[in-house]
Amino acid sequence: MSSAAAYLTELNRDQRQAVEHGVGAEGGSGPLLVIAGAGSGKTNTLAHRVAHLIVNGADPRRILLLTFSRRAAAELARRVQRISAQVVGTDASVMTDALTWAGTFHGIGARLLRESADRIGLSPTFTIHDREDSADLMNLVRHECGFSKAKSRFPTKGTCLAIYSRAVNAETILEDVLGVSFPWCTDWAAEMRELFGAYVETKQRQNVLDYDDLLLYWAHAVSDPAIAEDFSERFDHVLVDEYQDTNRLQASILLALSPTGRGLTVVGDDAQSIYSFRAATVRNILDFPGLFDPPAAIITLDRNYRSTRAILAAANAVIEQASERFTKNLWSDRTSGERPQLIAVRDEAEQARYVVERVLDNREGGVGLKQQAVLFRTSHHSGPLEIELVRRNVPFVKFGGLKFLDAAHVKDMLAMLRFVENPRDQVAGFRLMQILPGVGPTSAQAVLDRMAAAADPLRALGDAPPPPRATEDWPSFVATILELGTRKPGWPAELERARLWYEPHLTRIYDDAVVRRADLIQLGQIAATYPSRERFLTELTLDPPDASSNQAGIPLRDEDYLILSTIHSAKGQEWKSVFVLNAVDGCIPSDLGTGTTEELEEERRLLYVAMTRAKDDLHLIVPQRFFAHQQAGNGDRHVYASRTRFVPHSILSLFETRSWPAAGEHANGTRAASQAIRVDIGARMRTMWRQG
DNA sequence: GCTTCGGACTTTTTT
DNA sequence: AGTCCGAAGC
Repeated sequence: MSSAAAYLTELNRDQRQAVEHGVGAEGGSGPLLVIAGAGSGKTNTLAHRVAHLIVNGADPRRILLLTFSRRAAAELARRVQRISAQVVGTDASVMTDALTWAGTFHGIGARLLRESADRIGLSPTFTIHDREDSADLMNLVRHECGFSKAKSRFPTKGTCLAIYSRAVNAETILEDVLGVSFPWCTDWAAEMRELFGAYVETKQRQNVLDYDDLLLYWAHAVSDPAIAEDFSERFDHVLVDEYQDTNRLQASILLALSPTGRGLTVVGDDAQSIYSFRAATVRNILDFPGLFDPPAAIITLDRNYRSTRAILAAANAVIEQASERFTKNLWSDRTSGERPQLIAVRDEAEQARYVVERVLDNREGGVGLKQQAVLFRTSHHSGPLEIELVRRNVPFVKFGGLKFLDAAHVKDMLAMLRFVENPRDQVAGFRLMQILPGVGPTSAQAVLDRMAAAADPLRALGDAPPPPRATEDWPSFVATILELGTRKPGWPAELERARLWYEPHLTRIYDDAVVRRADLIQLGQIAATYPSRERFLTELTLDPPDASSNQAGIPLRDEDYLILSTIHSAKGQEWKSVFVLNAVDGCIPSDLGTGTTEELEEERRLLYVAMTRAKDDLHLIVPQRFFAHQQAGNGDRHVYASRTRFVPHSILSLFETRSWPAAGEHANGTRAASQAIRVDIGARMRTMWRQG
């Protein structure tokens, strides 16, 4: 291993231990837990471990790599290849291309289920419902059960789905879920049970799976010994990233894949657990060692390579106040650097101006836009900033929040493809048919019922009498579906064919058809990068393109643009300069997240995650007041906000606090200042007439 | 039976 | 601000 050792020397002692753990040991490697703090080279260490396994003879086709997002999986595979190349040269790509089992739990689950569909009573043509589709179906069932007309208000479809999802993912009985997480719904337990039973039956009849099913069916499949053996025999090594954000169902799957823990490695950081709303539980990572006998080895990476000491000190101080902590403080060798800035601004508009000014300053100073990011708790917090960025012509890309695929016209197109792929998918069919003028819920459902009753649903569609008020548009609709059903046009021509059918409806329905048409053309380009309709639909649902930008389309790769992201979507990333918006109580923590101490603790970790994204330069911005949203025009109703409780007075000295603009800076005659004044006077004049 | 309009209510983060 | 539900009108 003389030459192989070269890449190992780049690692510190702990990292190296994690990479080499059990490699080449007799009987394979025992279970390993790596507690990897923010910026501790976690991804790098994981990549080195995988490369090290491969270099030492592991078959890459038999390595299962579970990550949080597909982006993370791709990044990991890229790094593995780079490291392997140092040892075996260009052959490395041949080896690492075989690293095919890298993806999210949901993505891998979909693949395994499709491959073994007939053995577990699924049709291999199942389609996958995203969150919104699931909610639509839940709503349908909710109506069918008659709950929408209940005397007192029955929980909305979203709430119902959230309850269902939590019960499934946390492997908890309904009553406990209601009691702990949805106390205001406890009276509905019996109805919920009935609803969920009907929901499950409906999904099965329609040959659709929702996100939770991808895990649930997987977990149930491996509870059968024969299938469990088949699944676990496929893999010699299973490595899981971001383990702190997995839920109990995922832990069950893992344990079934490797009951003894042999070949199992999980990596995570309990201080960065921010997905408990998705039933992720920090217990997974804490209880992991004890699942095995002998227990899993634990290696802690607490050296931070990312941030300056000053940033780290502040972040550590924030997380240190957590009521319950299980790990380490991070430390760094990096130069001390400036203290993070805590900037008081007057309101959100000023906040936007501050960020834009500083971002542009930084760019002048040589820090490109792409090396800077603006982070926020909820998607809409960036609204005023986006307006300011557009006004000042600063290109940006936003991660998190509304997605490209959520746009109605894009959903329409996808519904068509999904309906062709799986004609029993009624959510798709229901949406699709109502695009036609003269078709509403009743006639759509009538056709769907006919299809459901038939052995060959597409044929039943062809034979169905046209809805009375849609006789004109019906034939071309049916013809298009049937044509696509033959698969004759091929992929991606099918999408083009669907788009041609949709075109007149697009023009009829939307005033801004021009913009939307561009989206659909972009969708066509995305489609061309997938080998088949099935892969396109599956992967798009499981890994939607998550960047959306105000500019038409996503900027080209080589363009420079600022990153806007929710804190959740910023997980695992880093930037030279980071701005955290709305560091005030009510935003961080969100006023919805202060109910229980657990929720509050998660909000604290959220701020910690945001702060630890920064390498050199960190700004927390504190707008002093927020304008109320529910008022017409430029009303002046506002509330005063105070600095986030996670930065109490006792740790304030770790920050540099100041106000912006500084007193006297108005004299510069900046546009910002004059605008602010005008707004203020206007507000005062209006209030004059409201007294008494 | 479909569409539209008005009123009531909501509540974030994502695979 | 946007969604959802019910009622009126076509």
